[in-house]
Amino acid sequence: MKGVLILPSQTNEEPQREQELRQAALELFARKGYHNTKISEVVKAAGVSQGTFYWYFDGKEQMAIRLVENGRDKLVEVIEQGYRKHAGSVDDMVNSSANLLTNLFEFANENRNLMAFLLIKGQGADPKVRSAVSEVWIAFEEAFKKNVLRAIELGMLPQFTDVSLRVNILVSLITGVLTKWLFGPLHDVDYEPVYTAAQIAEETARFEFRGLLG
Amino acid sequence: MKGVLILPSQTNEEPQREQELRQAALELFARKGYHNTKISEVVKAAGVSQGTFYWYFDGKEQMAIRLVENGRDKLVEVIEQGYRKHAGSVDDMVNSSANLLTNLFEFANENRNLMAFLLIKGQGADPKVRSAVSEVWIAFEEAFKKNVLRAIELGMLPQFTDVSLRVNILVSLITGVLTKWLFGPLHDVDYEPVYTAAQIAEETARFEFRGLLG
Amino acid sequence: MKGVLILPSQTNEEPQREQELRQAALELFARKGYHNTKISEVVKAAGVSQGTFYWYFDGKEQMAIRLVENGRDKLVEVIEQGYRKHAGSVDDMVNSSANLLTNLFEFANENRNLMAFLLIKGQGADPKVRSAVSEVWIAFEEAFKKNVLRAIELGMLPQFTDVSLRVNILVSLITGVLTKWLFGPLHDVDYEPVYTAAQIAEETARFEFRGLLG
Amino acid sequence: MKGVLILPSQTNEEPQREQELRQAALELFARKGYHNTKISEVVKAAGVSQGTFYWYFDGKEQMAIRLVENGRDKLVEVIEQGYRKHAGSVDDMVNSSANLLTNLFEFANENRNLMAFLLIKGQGADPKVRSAVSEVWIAFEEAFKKNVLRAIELGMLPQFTDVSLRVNILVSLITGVLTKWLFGPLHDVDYEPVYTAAQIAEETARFEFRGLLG
DNA sequence: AATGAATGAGTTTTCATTCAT
DNA sequence: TATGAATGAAAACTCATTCAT
Repeated sequence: MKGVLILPSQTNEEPQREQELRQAALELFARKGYHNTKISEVVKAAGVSQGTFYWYFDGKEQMAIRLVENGRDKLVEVIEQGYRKHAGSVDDMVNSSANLLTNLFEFANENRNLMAFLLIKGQGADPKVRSAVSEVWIAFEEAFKKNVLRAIELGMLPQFTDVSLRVNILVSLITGVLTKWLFGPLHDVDYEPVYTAAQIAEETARFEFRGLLG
Repeated sequence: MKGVLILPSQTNEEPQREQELRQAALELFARKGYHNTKISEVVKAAGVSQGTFYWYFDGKEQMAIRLVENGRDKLVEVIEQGYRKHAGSVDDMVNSSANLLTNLFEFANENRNLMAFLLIKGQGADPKVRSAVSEVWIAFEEAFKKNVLRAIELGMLPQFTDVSLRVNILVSLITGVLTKWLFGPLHDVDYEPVYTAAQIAEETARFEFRGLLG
Repeated sequence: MKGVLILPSQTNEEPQREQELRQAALELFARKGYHNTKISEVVKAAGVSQGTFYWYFDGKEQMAIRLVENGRDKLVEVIEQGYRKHAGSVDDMVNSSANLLTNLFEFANENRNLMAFLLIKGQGADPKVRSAVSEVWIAFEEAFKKNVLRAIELGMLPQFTDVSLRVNILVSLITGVLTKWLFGPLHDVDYEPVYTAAQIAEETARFEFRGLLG
Repeated sequence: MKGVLILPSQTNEEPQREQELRQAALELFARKGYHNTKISEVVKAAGVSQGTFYWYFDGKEQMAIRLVENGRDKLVEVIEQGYRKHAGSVDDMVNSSANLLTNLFEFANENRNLMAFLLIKGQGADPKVRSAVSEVWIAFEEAFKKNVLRAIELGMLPQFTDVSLRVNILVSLITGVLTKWLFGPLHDVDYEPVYTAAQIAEETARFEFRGLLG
């Protein structure tokens, strides 16, 4: 993961202008959606001229794709840290799932614009961008599947007939909860989560393993 | 300006043309999203002229809102049929939840275009349309909450500290599963569900009450 | 001049529908101008259907022209009543000019919509309509010229080197005063004249013959 | 978005393109009226692309208003130069009025398109533009009123009971004469005045002070 | 690297007019 | 005569992209 702090000596190779443009675009995409965001607005927010945008990016679409792909890598990294080394009790499992989710939810809350675009607004974009967004969630699900298969391998979860379906449901649950927690019922980027990441993660993990009755 | 009088001999209340336009628009919105759907495409698909669209609708935005509001009413109706009259066992509860979900999933599959717009593409539209879509899911959650409160009242579910949160998680689960089941990982309108509505409903209901471990 | 009162027995040959359409159109043209008035508004105001308009008129333009030509005839008639039979003193002349102007101003105030279109809004219409309006004022000036020539013939006015120029100036004065008196500085159709027709006529007539110093 | 900085070496403050567009628009508005002038015609006449228009102006209406306000300032400036310093004889007064009118008429003839829009065609435009035009004539009348009050103050004109009414009549006379002199009876932009500015000004001034009998 | 004026294809919307009934 | 749904040719305006400087 690239550093976010800019050193005074400007050693990191990514030009500052590009960063500013990325950030401005992500915020606007998150708030207003892809089509309702004009390049003219992005460059104004970044404080550069129209032409400069086209020096750093091939165009609006390509930029959005780069934004998405960058987000995917950071997201997958978070989940892969939940990969189990050893077996443990059921409570261990619930706890470690809660930990993973806490990390995920905290990351998400620290990258609200990215998540808003990936979870909500990205589907309003053009086909290529939509594909890139879909691939994020496929990679996300894949990362979760690895974790679940590992838990089965370690005898911590029963041998499901259809692991994919279970993972599918699991990921649906997580993205669903995540979306509502982050953005509320109205999908508002400025919504402030009412629970802490740890709280919602614990509740979700409990539901994950034990359902409404547990 | 549109005539409101219905001739007695006319059984279907809605003019043919308007229906065709609605259907064409919904299909295109579902497939390509709001902004990538041009009015010119809608009218071509419906086989009418550009001006005819504006005879039946005030504009693109207003039409989308009407589409969404119409969908909301139909959707809520499905859920409200799951309201419990009497208490029962846990298996009863799982079964009846599975029944409700089966109805919901079947309805969704019979209205794929509507669901694609409500679940996925609607967020890419303009503010007013997005609001209307958000309201659909608020109404949806409200309807579910009524059912859950009723189950608690009948002693079938424990007295949760935070009912709203539980319902929230529940609805997240359901919409998440529904989206993936209907449109697959790539959010493809032409995706064909691999499980029947009853199968996915049963699996979801089990997860709902018992989680991964159940 | 055709009667304005509709007899109960409907003896006048002009269909009522046509009258209603004319009146509605004139009011809208006067208020909003030619291009800002839609046929759909005219027919709604007249309480008939869109198609009916085209039974009575060939189109929007032709209708406007008919409106204008009808107005011209009525207007010229008023001025021609000021034609002198006998000579008289200067005061006679001022008085009889004031009388003529009083008649004109009263007529104008009773036909505010017509005058608004002729004096103000007509110039915003299409070429043919504009021509028709211009012709009204040519006819108007012609009628005045006849009166002035007659006054010269009777020795009541000096033998101008350039009668046309004098009449020109005279008519400019009259239409200018008329416009401001009827519609105020903002050209508002709903403006209420602050002076009576007789007052403004007398003042104008005095200015006409004696100028600011008189 | 438009640059505000003027390079030191650039003497004329207004970008060339904007000037060309203004001029083209004014000519077309004057000839064909507001609604019959299409933006596509304006840009073609100015030799730029459609988009360029919207770089310099917010839209058709806003441009028309800017045109009108610019014209108002220039017009008022002409009249204010007629403000009297000292008293004088009646002949002085007639002469200096003739001088003022000569200036006005010359200015008008050098800005025929502007005057055609202000005097004739502007009333066919949209409400906001019409308001702007009306305000021009209010400012115009105000400027004249100042001059008349000054003449009364200097004892050169009698103490009228109703100065506003007199000024009103005076301005009606002047705009009326001006319109006919510039554009003839048919309101033709290509009409060539038959009298010189000085001739018509003198004639008007005489009429102004002495009327038809003078 | 950076600017910002210029482009023009594409979009929604309007509205006078037509025509089957 | 009368209706009102249907038409389609424009019109204003947008905005991603280009390019001379």
